[in-house]
Amino acid sequence: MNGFVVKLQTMNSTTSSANNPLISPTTPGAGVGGPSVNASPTFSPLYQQIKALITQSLQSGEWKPGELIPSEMELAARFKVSQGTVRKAIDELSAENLVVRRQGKGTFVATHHEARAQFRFLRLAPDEGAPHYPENQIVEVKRLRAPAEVARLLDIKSGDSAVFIRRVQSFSGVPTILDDLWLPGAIFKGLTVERLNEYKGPMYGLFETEFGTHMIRASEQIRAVCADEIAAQLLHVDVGAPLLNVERVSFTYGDKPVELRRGLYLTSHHHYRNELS
Amino acid sequence: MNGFVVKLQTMNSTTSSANNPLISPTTPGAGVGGPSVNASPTFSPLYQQIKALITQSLQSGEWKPGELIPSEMELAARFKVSQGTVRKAIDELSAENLVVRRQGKGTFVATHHEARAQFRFLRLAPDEGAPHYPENQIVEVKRLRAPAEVARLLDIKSGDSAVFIRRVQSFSGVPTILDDLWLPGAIFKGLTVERLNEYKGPMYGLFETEFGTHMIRASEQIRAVCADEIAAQLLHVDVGAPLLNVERVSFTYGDKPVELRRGLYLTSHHHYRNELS
DNA sequence: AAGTGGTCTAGACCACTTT
DNA sequence: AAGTGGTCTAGACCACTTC
Repeated sequence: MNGFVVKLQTMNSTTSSANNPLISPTTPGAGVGGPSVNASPTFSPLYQQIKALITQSLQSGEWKPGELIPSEMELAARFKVSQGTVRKAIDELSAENLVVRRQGKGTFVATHHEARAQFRFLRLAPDEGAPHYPENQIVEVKRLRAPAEVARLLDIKSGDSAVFIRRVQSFSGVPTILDDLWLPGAIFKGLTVERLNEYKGPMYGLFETEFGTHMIRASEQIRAVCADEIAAQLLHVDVGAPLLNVERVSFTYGDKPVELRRGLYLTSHHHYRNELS
Repeated sequence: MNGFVVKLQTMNSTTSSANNPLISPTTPGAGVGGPSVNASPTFSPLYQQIKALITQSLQSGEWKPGELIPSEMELAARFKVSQGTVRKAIDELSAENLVVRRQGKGTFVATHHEARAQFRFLRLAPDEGAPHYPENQIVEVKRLRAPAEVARLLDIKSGDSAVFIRRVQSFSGVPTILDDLWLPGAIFKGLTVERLNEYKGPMYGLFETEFGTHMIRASEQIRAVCADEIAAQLLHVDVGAPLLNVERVSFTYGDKPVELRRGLYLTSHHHYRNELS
């Protein structure tokens, strides 16, 4: 009943007829994004404000991954803007892979439980034949205090609880990827070797379903390194063999970093694919 | 004077009033893309057809890199569609980096002679400090008959003329990138060591200006390898040192492959950056 | 003041899916 | 038949650039 009202800044509010767009009181969004005066400092177009509001609903869990969000007409009514403005907001969210449109059915929250999303974060492909998903084998899971560097990148305090995971992924039984992961312990409570091993499919699917954390983007740095003893043993190669070293920081809604990953890829029969465009 | 007329297929042509969109006879485009009957096989929306026509004008050189293309209103008149339809076509071309919009000024053909495009095809960044452009040193330029594999990837005939270039790029005087390039000889006539060495700035800028070939996208495959004698000597590392092996095929308008490149990157103090989204 | 791209609206119809 | 997203149009106004 604390029906706060947030006034959206608009371009033609001074002239058009029935234009005083308000957010309906049911909207959870508290901060639309700044001062929000109609003048022009910190001006942002209406559809960007709508986009921010939709993103907030995604972040708050009002609509969960895989679920249908309200139709464009409903959202237009809710936000008191035209359907075209909502459409443009959703256009961008769709381009950023936060939602998926399906003609005739509606717009769905993106999920990592879909064929189309499987290879967005797995860029290693076989030199011959079609890409396919590797088998997972968890080597170990530990709870530790976050080292300074890990804490810095995960935006938590040094010494805070953290989860460390080591796993090996194999293609057709051949060990090819050795991953070391760091996760914030506060979010990933109750993550065990058993749970990870019994889960089939991409780990980000499990993170999303079990821990309410949906990864929306990641930033990677790639180098060539030599295999150390540990990598050599787990990937069945000689010490000193060349490996691709892929360091990743993954982000969830609100560009919050929630995963740190160091992957060592054996690239004798696979390659990291990348499209420059 | 062979003024052919190409009929665009449209969605509401059966009902709307003044709707029989035609391409003006001056349009160079011969094949809009298939049978083009209004029924529904091979249906494509109007804005996609407009986009294809604009792309053809880019490809034909009617508008060259860096130049201003006609305004949305002019294009709408030329193609006999609404401004909104032209806008949607240009929206996609802009998203694909074929053109660049500048509010108040117009829409320009994308060029590699711009700060904003400099790092689109150069993904190696220093571990510390801001990205910057390396110095070029051409090691050799040769004209050869294309080997079978090169010919296959460049979509030319085995034995056709080809240009081979080897160069070393350095950051602050430190050799870091060894590139071997293959180009179709038919396109890159008159390319010499001198011309390449005297040209300052990205090679794709020179290709665009001197050979009318603008790169629009590229596909890369990345592996970790060990330095051989040649690489070791040119990059000042030991034989066997781990290097990033980046194989690239670059495409110009019409997705025509026009460059093959094998880069060896020294990643001791640099990394290949990649955003997953 | 005029021209450009950018935003916003409103209405019509199409293609697709479900009931 | 009804509802969804997708396309197309038309008109108004805003922000920016140039004259």
